[in-house]
Formats: sequence, structure tokens, C-alpha cells
Amino acid sequence: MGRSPCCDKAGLKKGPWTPEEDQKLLAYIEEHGHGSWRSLPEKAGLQRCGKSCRLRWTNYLRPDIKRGKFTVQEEQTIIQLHALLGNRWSAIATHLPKRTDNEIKNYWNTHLKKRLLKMGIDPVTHKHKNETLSSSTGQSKNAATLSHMAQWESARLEAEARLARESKLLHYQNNNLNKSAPQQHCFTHKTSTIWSTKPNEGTGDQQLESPTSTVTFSENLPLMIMPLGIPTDNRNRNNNNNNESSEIPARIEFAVSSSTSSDVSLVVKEHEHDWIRQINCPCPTEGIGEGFTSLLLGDPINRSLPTGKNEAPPSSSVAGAGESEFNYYEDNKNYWNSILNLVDSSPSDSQAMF
DNA sequence: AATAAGGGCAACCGCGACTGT
DNA sequence: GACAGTCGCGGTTGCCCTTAT
Repeated sequence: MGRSPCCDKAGLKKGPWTPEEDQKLLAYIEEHGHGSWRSLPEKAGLQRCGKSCRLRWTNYLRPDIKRGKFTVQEEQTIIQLHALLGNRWSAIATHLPKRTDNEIKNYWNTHLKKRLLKMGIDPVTHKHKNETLSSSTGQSKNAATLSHMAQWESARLEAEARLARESKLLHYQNNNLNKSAPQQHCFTHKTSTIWSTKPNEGTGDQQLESPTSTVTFSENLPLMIMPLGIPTDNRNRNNNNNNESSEIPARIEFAVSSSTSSDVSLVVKEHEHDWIRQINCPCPTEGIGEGFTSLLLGDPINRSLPTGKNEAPPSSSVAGAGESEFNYYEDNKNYWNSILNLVDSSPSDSQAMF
């Protein structure tokens, strides 16, 4: 498609931003919101392209950015999410509050990737080099399941990220439009993924049911929420005159409607409005016995989960499952534990590494 | 002290996705 | 359905600073 490059206009400045330019951009966005990035530079009196302005804002000037050293927890989260999602930095960034995708990407490339390589772990597959060579059926099955899990989680993260972005943006703009009102920045974002089991009719075996993923945005502050059916672009374009928006408490839910053995529909629903959005995605329907998100986010409980078959099953969610299912579940868990353990116990000891 | 090499990070570039006409 | 406009993402580049020689 004939898309003209946005930065090829003569006279537009490139390269590092000066404090004066930062000030102009900051002042303009605080006053008006960013609106259309394309037209922002002209309105703000900047000799930059819109893209450059957007980048500067999202990666540097935004008020909710945390700078400085990454914590051990953040590093572990990045490693685990990268193992799941690959180089999907924006998705990873949604789980690291106040960190930008660019910052995470840079940190990965300059620190974490090298660290994993030093430890003999392939930063792409997150497997020990020895392990990569072996290809037992169990492992390939494991990999296939993880791939499905990743796909599903990936779709969920995307939807989640979108909601978070939209709500944050609206919240920010709302605050700017209501400067006299008390500034509130408490944005609670609760998410969970539940993989439940149900008895299999006839056999009495436990069968894993499609998961339910719930995202709840509950805020006590007045927040403008528009139906997701309205395109993002329009909301951005019209964000300067959204006076008509009513103030409603936001409650957004994801639910997963089940489905066939291989697909689920991720349904995004908001009760106060008459809209619905559905995402179809492949879903693992077997072999997962616990909250996936909490697993990958390094919940301390998971860090101490038993790692051998001889130990008691940790969760009631797998109680009653056949041994193969249990082993399978354990395999998945062990995979993540092994990542954590490898990171935690590097040859020269983790203290030096982290 | 001078300089080369390496590391870290901000910014740029190109592409795909999404939406409106 | 084709096209155009815009945005966001991921890969890459290039500059600046630090470290090693």
C-alpha cells in the first residue's frame, strides 16, 4: 500500500531530543492530550515527525515511567515471559508496571540474553544446550502444549494490554480535563486465569475444562470507559472533546466460553454497555492444572512447588487426575521451575549475577 | 594520557495491523 | 474490495560513556 514515510519531510529534526523540545511536547500533551500524533508536532511547535514525538513520549516523557535498575523480580518476570512469548516486548511490558517495551527490549539484549548464554541456556528456546539436543516424545509433547499455552496466553495478554492502554489513556485524559478534581492514580488491574477440572461423565475421570480468565478494572474514581466497539483511532482523535462521556465505574470481564477440544472464545464483556468482543484462539485443553498466569509470574508459592513425582500433588486441581495427566502437569511445572532454578543458581552464584 | 573496544541506551526505520473512505 | 492514513511493534542503528590496553 502506498504509505508515505512520516519522517522524510525536509526540515524535520532527527536525533536526540533537547530539553526545550521535551518541555514543548510535555506541555502540549499535558494541556491537550496527544490526540493525533501526526498533527501534534505542528500544533506543539516542534520540528519533529509525529512518530518521533510518540516515541519520545512513550519511552521517556510519560509520567508513569519507572527508570533505573531492574529488580530481581522484574528480571525473572522478563525471562519467564520471554520464554513464553518470545520477543513480544509490548506484551511482556504489560506485566512490568512502569517499564516500557523499549527499555525491556534493551535490557534483554544487553543483559539478560548474555547472561543466559553464559549459563549455557539458549535465549531463544530457553533450554539448556544439552536439553535442546535431546528429543524425547515427552519433551516434544511438552513443547507442543507450551506452544498452545503460549498462544492462548498471548491472545489474552493482547486483549488485556489493549484494555489497559485504553483505560490508562482515558484515565490520563480525564485527569487532564478535570484538573480541578483530585488526582488519583490508583489503577487496579487484577487478572487471573483459571484452569479448572470437571468430572468426565461416565468414566468419573477428571477432565480439564477450558479456562476462565478474568480481568477486572475496578476503580473508585470516576473513569470514562467507552465501549471497545468504538475504534481506538476515533477515541484518540476525539479525545479533546469527550465532554459527553458519562462517568461510570468500570468493570470489565474476560470470560472464556468453551468450546471444542481445540478452540476457545475469549469474550470481553462490560455489563453496563451493550457490546461484546470475541477472540478466537487455540487453547490447550489438557495438561494444565493451575493458574497459568500466576505460574509464569513467579508466584513465590510456585517457586517451592515439589519437583518430583514422589512428592504429593500440590493442588486440588489435579487431584483425581490420571497419572499420565499428573506427570504431564508436573513436566510443565518442572519446565518453568528449571528456568527459575537455572537462573537462580548460576555457576558463579546468583548473587553475583543478579 | 591517548586511543581502541565494548557496553548501554535512546532513537530511527520498516513493516504489519487496524480503521475509515 | 481497494486504497489511504495512522498507529504500534520489533529490529536495528548510532551516539555517548566506560573500561581496557
